[in-house]
Amino acid sequence: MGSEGHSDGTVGKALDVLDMVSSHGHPVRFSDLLEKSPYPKATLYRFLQTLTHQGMLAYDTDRGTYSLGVRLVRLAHTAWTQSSLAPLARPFISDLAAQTGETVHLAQMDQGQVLYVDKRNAAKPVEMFSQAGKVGPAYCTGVGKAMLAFMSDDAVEAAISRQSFHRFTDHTLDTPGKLRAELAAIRTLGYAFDREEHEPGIICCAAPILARSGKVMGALSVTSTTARSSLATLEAEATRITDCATQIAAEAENWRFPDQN
Amino acid sequence: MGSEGHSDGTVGKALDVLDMVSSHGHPVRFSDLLEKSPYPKATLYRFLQTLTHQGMLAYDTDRGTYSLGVRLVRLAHTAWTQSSLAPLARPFISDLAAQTGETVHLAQMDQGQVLYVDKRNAAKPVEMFSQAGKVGPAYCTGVGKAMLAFMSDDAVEAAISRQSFHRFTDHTLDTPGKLRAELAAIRTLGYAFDREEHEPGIICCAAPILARSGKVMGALSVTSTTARSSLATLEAEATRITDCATQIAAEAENWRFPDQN
DNA sequence: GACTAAGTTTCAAATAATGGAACCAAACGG
DNA sequence: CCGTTTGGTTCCATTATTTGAAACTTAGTC
Repeated sequence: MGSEGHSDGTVGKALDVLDMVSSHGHPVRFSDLLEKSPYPKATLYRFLQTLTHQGMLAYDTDRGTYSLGVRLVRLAHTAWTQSSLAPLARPFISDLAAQTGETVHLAQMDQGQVLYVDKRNAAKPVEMFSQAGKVGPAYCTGVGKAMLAFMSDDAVEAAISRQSFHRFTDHTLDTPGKLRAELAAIRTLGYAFDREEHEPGIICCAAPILARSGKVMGALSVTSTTARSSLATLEAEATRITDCATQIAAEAENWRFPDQN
Repeated sequence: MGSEGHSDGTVGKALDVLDMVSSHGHPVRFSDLLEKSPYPKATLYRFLQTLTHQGMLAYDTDRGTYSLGVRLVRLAHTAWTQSSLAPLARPFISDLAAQTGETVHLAQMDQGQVLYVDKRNAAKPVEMFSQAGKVGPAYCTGVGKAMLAFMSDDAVEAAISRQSFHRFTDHTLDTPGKLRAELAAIRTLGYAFDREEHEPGIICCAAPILARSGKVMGALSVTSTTARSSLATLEAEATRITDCATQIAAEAENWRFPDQN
């Protein structure tokens, strides 16, 4: 059990609790958490107290339920601004969405999952947090595979071990083996497809955003449907997409803070 | 003044560090943090390690700088969804923006500050995290005063003690006394104005969102400029604004989770 | 090559976390 | 109406973790 259990110290445990609350998806009572938690009553209780007192959790006195606190929203604003590609990539994403007339996603890797940090829809107006902050599987999304393909072997293996390999559709790459083969192909090609691997009818073409050092900073994708488009049509845009990724990478390289201070 | 100093345990301290990083507004080096921190070198170092390992901070190996990690963005998404009024209030906010043709803000109170959780601009499209998650002063914004006016005496005093009372404009209420008087007036009136107290030329009319129990859940405001509108014009919309607040409150009261599980 | 600044590791002492058990309160059942 | 269960909170002696001064290691300067 030593393999993964090393939640570093008290702080790690407290953050675990935060995740536990988060994963429920709705306000939870103390006892619900207690069942799922590895901690004894008193310990869990104190964690919840502390986190609530700190504003990381919100406690509804009437119903006796915990949910994630708004302090997180405030912190996330800063996180999004200063350590995601989103603010910097914004104009490029907008252009790409306008040019292709399709939805564009910007994502980064977080704990083996794909974390969407921005989204631009040519037609509809943007939906706020309901989009940024969402997570998705890495092994069956265009952006996920694009990032994995250019990560270090160690990082890839670590990520693979965290995938569920759930078979969402008939096209889902549902084994580490198939995924590794696909990643090799992507590495040579330079961009990735989602061939209805996550949702039937949904396809996309994605490119990694790479720092000069080769480090994967994120990925972006142009998404469409089989009804409206096709893989061939999307591939025609591949250069545009990879170019966009390159531009963002360049911008990131320059910007990384102009020595404020 | 011991009233506030007790950062609860190790977890509290670690979260302090998170705030410290956040407050810099740009990636920081270890030594910059060390200066500002009350913790000795080794202690701070371990906190940073832990937080980084946990994904709450991101460490840039090249530059040796820390910034807030993307894990926060993911958590915030859940927080926003499940414990802010935003998702639920969305349609009402949109309507209000359309009806008034002005910018509408939705805010909640967080640690004595105003935290904006949504924004709707009749004209321009929404900007994601760049808007939600922003914070502002409570004592000189419409939403801030609207919320304070209906909070318990204890909570108000706690909040007041956290205000800076910086004199942004000639109209800023820059003392606790002036603020308290204003709050009393707001309480009788039922809504609040921002009379260019935060920014010259910017005015707004705000209403609190109150639970049936009387608890303040948040506030919303319609903002305009002296060039385009006037306090009198805004006051004409006051009923519309308070009605909107009431509707949101009602909706919140019903919704608070339809017994999922 | 000596000197300095910045970051990292060590380790005994100090402190804070732990969790079994007792306690309390409200809802339940007979 | 009282005994019982369920759900939540507090105690406190034990135990494990955090603490932080100091030693150490780079990496950069003169």
